[in-house]
Amino acid sequence: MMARAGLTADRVTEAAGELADEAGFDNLTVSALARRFGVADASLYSHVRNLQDLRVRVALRAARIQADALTAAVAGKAGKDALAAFAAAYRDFALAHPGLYEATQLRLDPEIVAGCADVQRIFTTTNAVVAAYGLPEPAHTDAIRLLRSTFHGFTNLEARGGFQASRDVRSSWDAIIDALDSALRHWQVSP
Amino acid sequence: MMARAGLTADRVTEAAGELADEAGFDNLTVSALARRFGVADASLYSHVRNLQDLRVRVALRAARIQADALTAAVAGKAGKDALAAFAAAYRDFALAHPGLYEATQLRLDPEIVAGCADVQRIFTTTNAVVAAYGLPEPAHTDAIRLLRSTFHGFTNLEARGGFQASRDVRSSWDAIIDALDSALRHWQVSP
DNA sequence: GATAAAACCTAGGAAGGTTAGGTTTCCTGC
DNA sequence: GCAGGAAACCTAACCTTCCTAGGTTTTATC
Repeated sequence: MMARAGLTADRVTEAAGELADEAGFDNLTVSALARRFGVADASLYSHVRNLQDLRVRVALRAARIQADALTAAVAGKAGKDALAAFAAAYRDFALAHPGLYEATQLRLDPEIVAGCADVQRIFTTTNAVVAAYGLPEPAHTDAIRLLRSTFHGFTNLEARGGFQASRDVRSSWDAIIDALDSALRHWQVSP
Repeated sequence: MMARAGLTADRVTEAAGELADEAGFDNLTVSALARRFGVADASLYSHVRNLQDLRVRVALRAARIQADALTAAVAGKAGKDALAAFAAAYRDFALAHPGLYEATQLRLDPEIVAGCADVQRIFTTTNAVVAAYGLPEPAHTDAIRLLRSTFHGFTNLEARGGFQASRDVRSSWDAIIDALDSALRHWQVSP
């Protein structure tokens, strides 16, 4: 008699992502998610093993969305164009989906990381952007780490309101892209 | 008759910091902290308003320790020397005190931030490091944001095991310092 | 329309956060 | 050296969240 919610693992994960975007990944809770569906807490455990499993599912979903955005942005570009497009897509994703972005920071089982095509796509795309600068190893790896660190740190700081100065955040972001491009072009390859 | 634990707001906060370093800031819990003191949960509420208050206290304590480390490292240095010393102190703090470092990322009330001398010291010290490069505004602010982002992002990624490649993490860190120094020296001041 | 799978439920236990209100220890001033 | 009060600490109780066990209802399939 009661209308069913029509739950499924995917729909639960999708709703969990929306909840995370609205309330923060830390506030993604089984109870809140059940309330959102108008369902008892226990009902969710038919679709998801437990909270940790749910968080991993959201993280993997986030990886897919992020990978799609990044690869689409970089397609057909190289050098600074690719870097700028990558950076824009990265920041846009973090701003549009703060909860999913937090989810991408979840520490995943190395097995899962290795076996997840979306995670690998993110890595491959990042690699391609830096590869255009033609750095030899280990500078290439170091440069990738520089980009990942800066992008991640910036969006993280921005998301938590860490930039209080009056300077427009977007303008700083653009200037930093310029600086990173410069750093990659003039990378000092040590002995 | 029973020996008292001799609790005080400061001792509670200090122990909370140690617990955070051992178990992670997210696992800093009133119950676990009470167990550590051999005391009932409720006893802690005489010294700390609630969990959120405890977390803020740990964050402020972390700010003090970090500020001490950073200012001491930079004292009497300028240019790349100061940058390298700042970076080393930053990373050392994050590695030695992972829980306190996480605490520094807690979103604090802007009033508290403005009124906290230690937080301001961190900002002042960062400012001084960048000031040596003589950049005009707004490049100066952008450069500060670049450094904060990269340091924060790198240590964050390192802490969560984000660097899986075989390249030594410390070497990447050193190379990135070089790259940042180069970026600051050759900052392109746009119209 | 019967049967099986899937969706959903109730009941309940464990753990953490928190409050109310009481008891014990300690310190201070006389 | 001892009252009196402040501070440290307790028990009891309640709420929320995570989670399991086991039962009931809906849906899909033949």
